[in-house]
Amino acid sequence: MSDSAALPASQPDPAYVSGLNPPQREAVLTTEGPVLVLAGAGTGKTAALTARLAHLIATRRAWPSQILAVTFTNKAAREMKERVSRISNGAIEGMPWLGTFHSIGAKMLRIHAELAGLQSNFTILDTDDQLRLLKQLIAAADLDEKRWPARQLAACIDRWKNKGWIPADIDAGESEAFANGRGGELYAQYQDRLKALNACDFGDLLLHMLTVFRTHPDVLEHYRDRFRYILVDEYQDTNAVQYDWLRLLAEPRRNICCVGDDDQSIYSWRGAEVANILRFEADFPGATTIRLEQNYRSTPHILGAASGLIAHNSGRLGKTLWTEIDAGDKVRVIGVWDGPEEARRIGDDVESMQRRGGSLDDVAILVRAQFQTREFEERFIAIGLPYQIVGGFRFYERAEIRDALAYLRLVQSPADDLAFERIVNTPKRGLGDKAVAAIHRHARAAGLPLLLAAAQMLDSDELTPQARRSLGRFVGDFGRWRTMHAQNLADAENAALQPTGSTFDAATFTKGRSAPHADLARLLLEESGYTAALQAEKSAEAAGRLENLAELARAMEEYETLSAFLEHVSLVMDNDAARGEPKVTIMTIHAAKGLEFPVVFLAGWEEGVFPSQRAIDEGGLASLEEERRLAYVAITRARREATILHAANRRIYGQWTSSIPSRFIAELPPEHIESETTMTGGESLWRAQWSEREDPFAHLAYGGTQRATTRGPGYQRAASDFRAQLDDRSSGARPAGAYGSGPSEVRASAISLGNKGRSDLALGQRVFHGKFGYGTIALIEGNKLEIDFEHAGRKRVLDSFVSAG
DNA sequence: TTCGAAAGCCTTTTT
DNA sequence: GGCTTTCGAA
Repeated sequence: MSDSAALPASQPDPAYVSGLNPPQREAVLTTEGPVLVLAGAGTGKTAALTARLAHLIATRRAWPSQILAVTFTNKAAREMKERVSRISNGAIEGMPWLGTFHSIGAKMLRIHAELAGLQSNFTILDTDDQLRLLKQLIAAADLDEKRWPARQLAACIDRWKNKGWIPADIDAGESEAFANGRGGELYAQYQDRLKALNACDFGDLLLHMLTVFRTHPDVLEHYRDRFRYILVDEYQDTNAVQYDWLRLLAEPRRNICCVGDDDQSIYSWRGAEVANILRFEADFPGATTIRLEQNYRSTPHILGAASGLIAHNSGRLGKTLWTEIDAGDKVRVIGVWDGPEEARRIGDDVESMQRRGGSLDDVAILVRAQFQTREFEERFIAIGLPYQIVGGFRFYERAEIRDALAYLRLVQSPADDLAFERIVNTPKRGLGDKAVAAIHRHARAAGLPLLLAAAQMLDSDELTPQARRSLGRFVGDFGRWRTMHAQNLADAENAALQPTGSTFDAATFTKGRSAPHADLARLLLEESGYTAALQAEKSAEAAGRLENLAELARAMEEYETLSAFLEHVSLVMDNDAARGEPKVTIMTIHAAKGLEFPVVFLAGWEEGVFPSQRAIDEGGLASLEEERRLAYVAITRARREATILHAANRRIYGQWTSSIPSRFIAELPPEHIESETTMTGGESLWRAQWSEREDPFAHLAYGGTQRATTRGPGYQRAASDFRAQLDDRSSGARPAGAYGSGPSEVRASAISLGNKGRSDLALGQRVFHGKFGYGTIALIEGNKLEIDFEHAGRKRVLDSFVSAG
């Protein structure tokens, strides 16, 4: 624990620093005082961080439980845990305070809940619940919900919470942000409601603890004393609450080590303040700043392209990445005609790489926004290329999962009114608005939670006999399930021969004993009629939902108790897809942060897409620079190959829009890229546009690419539609760029004219579709079919696009 | 109350 | 263009 523990240079290195370069080593060995590690992309940040943790523990500077280590994502936390365990050969087991800001906040808040006006078993609301609650408040405040949507209020409150403001901190000016100055008032009401529901939202996990620290010095003292060392990952992404929280905890020892990269700050929209990292040295005078600049990930061309791009930003701390790798191709920049061609081109490239022996697991397609994934999904289904889409709809956000969770929440805490509202009529049991309104009325009058109020009402005649019978069953069911749940808890207590440790983390899964709460979930879904309702639906989606529910019950078995599981669900929203057959990964750039892939495709580099229209219109230079950082993150994900694509035409909300290549492409140093286009005119055209034009908005008058300027939008639309039809027909077997070259293919017009169905198709028949693969006909309407596809779900298609399978 | 059709919204990005 | 929400009819 004393200074003498610092390693003299002559001593043999411990194993955990042996593979590290000098700055990395410094980051590990500089244990005392504030340290800022500026870690460029791919510079072995995690290796250094993990070694630092191992070092602190191995040299007895701290026990694992005396180190606070925060990350932003569950994935990062998990990885760090695994690596620390590996690096120490399993010697370091629990790091109880290693986790995301939110999970650590939740853990503390459970301990000190009463200081924040909650009970320790409070529920963490999901976005749905939150919106439902806000809607009610807006309605109660006599505001027009159309003019003042709940989402907007949610965004305001979120912003305030990110800044660390409680309702009392909202001044009149801020309050203006919603409903002509009633924002503050509604925020206060919202917090009151949350307290009454014994619930909190995501922002509260941190804000409540911050308030507790400020108002209860003894609590703060306790944690200051406990945490001898603090480690913060992705420091550039911290927001004001997180910053205040950290600063309070870091005093007076100031053994705080923040790791980050100002060039990778891409979450300002979520309240992150790059300023936090920029002013670290001012905040902690005497801080040691260490730069990790040797890149182990990418080839020089990839690195050169990324560095050249990010150099266009101002206000950087500045780093010079370098690499010893000396081989590698230039970054390819490919211009294509439209979105479908972009997908086709990438698909072709991936397939040819696969033929040369490459693995699909090595490939990632990164996009700016979620909607871009669709194009690839469709194409890859058509050519049978295995893929996974990361992000987007997460498992726990699906409606059926949320419904099931609401049932479980209500079993666990009958006071969970939001859960009650969600499922009281799901599946349909004849308890509509009228019945629910009556229950509400009664509950408010009696001061009871909805479920209990409902139970009381069974003896009254406030409801129609029909509703009463239905509600009686509902309440009775819950009574039964609660008894079973209580029994399970009692059994667990008796079975526990020795006291278990923290139940906070994924508890150890006891083999051979099926978890009673998982069985309860299965039973409950069965008895509530939920599964029956899905089975009755008989659609492809319903089948998928049933599978999801089965998966949910299976997942529950890995947790010791129902409440441990529910905690996991609210906080750990990411679900790692099980590794199966090799597949291409499609995801947003944000989701890709911290990951790397040998082969990366960067799609949709067009003005309006990337940088996004929003960033161009609002936010000015700051958001444009954030987009540029995003581009930097995107390129630096690639290890071996990076390909950037841009399309001249793209359909956005069903509108064909023509666009010019992203300004970011023009900012790439020419010596690191090689360009290719499937259109005439080529690269020189748009490069000239960006470099020679003075008015940055002049392109608006140009109307897009060379081709597009010569024909009106009508032509473009017609041409695109025509091509789309051809694509459907021939499933893109033609070489890219060979549009409309075969006049023999022109049969398209017949499709929209004739409305007589084909005579060779029948219900239930198995057919093949060029885009969606195999499926069975579920419905025939003239020449339109509804088909349940084996992989793509149910789609409506024209019969001329299918053949008998 | 429920179901269907029409209208309206949307596309950043997430713990 | 597709999805969710809302409104009106059975």
